[in-house]
Amino acid sequence: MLDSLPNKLNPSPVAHFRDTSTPHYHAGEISLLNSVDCVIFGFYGTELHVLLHRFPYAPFKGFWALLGGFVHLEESIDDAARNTVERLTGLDNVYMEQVYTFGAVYRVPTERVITTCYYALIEVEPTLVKLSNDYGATWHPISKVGQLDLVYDHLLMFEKALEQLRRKVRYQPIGFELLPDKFTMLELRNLYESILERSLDKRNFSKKILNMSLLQKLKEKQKGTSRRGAYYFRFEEKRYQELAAKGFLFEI
Amino acid sequence: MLDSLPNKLNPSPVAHFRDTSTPHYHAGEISLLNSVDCVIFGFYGTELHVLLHRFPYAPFKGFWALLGGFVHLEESIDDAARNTVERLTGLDNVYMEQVYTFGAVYRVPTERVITTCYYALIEVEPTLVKLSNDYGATWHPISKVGQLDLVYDHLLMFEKALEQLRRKVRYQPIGFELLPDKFTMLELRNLYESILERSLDKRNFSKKILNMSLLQKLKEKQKGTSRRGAYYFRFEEKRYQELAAKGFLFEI
DNA sequence: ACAAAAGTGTTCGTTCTACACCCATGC
DNA sequence: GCATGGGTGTAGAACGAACACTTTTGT
Repeated sequence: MLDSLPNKLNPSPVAHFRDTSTPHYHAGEISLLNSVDCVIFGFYGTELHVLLHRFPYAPFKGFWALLGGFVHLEESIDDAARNTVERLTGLDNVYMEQVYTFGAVYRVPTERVITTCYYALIEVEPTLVKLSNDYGATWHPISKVGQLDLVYDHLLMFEKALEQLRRKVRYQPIGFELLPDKFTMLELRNLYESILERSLDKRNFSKKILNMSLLQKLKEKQKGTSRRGAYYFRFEEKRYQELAAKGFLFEI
Repeated sequence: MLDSLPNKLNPSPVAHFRDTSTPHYHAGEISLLNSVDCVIFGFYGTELHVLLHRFPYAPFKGFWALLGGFVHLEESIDDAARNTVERLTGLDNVYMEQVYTFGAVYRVPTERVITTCYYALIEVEPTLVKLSNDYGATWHPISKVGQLDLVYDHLLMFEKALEQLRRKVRYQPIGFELLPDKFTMLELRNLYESILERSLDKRNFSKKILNMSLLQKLKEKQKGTSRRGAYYFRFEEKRYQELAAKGFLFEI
């Protein structure tokens, strides 16, 4: 999310004005519509899900679609993506990443639109109800998305986002963004199994994760799911930052 | 380069028209300028280089800049990038990849421009002269780019492109795009050393590469550089495709 | 006491790393 | 015949993959 960093590239608008009196090299160039679409990932049960809504406009009314919006003049594309997620989930401070920009001429038949795709990783529980009710947005397991009718090139976007997530989750500890603060080793493993689409050995997985010493084992056990109860763990972001600064590389 | 594939998302313009008579959901949205910038990589000597030119327009006249251009109405962003490279190097069929889209509001002070960055991998020799002469574009070793004054956020673009190349070169055989058809093991190793910014063991490297059986060892030896002369190798794209289809994964 | 999930170690094979000497050739 | 870069193998360490039994506890 480079756009959002408070640096010299993106200062407060107040400090700037557009000099429209001088002719510039970009004078006479054509302008196009720009939008963002967000692949919002959430994990529950044992599978990764994605949030879709029914597209409300003809001629694709009723098709499934990613959540998106147009980019406004005084809004960075990162902010446009962030606002889309916030508007539809009520969540801010969501982990987001830009995926790819789709710019084929006729990808949207009715207008030339260039769309930048982002993915977002959110923790599902607290927002699930609000979402479904307020906006008719629903969660779909990633394994089923291929069978849905998606608008435009949204299936491509979904695939590219998933591919990028799948790659990144292996060398950055971003999987934890999808889990609650406290989680069991089984939940964590299920998450990775769903994203990577392969089963992982229980013993090898927990050995590998615990060896990194990024997780704090809590005293508390999970109740209800089993007689014995599984210990909760917490991801220690601060610890990761320290280790990363010393050259530690996360890897699954 | 998804845009360029001849698929249903990007059919011939003739088959389409924009229906401007019906009001659409995107009516009333604001349009923005879109451009592409290309990080053109080339390898010679023992280092990876990048092609830059002197920006000719005030107020950044004389700063170094990536090669770029605006996106036109009937041109995909992939084509815009491809055309930029072709216009300035005379090369088509160049390996290109989209890197990232930069969309901060004031990144270009004089106008709101959204720019998608691509990188291109080209074989330097045959074009080197033409380029330098015709357009005042010059090659800079990647280790020196940080010391140059680049226009706008072009340094960021360069860094992100290099980062993406560095990652991708490890799991896809794209390094060969930067080399001539015939190359020695030393040249190949120098290439990887320059991209990955670390030295690689001569024996281990050639073992690893040759084990993949992607290279054909030619009878011909390099002349002039040493008494003995090093054997030339050729990358067998077809062989790679076959192996990849069977699940083979390239990895350095 | 038993059912159900949690937790835990070892062995083996593969891969990675480090390292040094002889070879072929042009001069 | 000698100087120069080219080419090659082995041993030890680290890592990844496969695999099964005991523990805990609610009913």
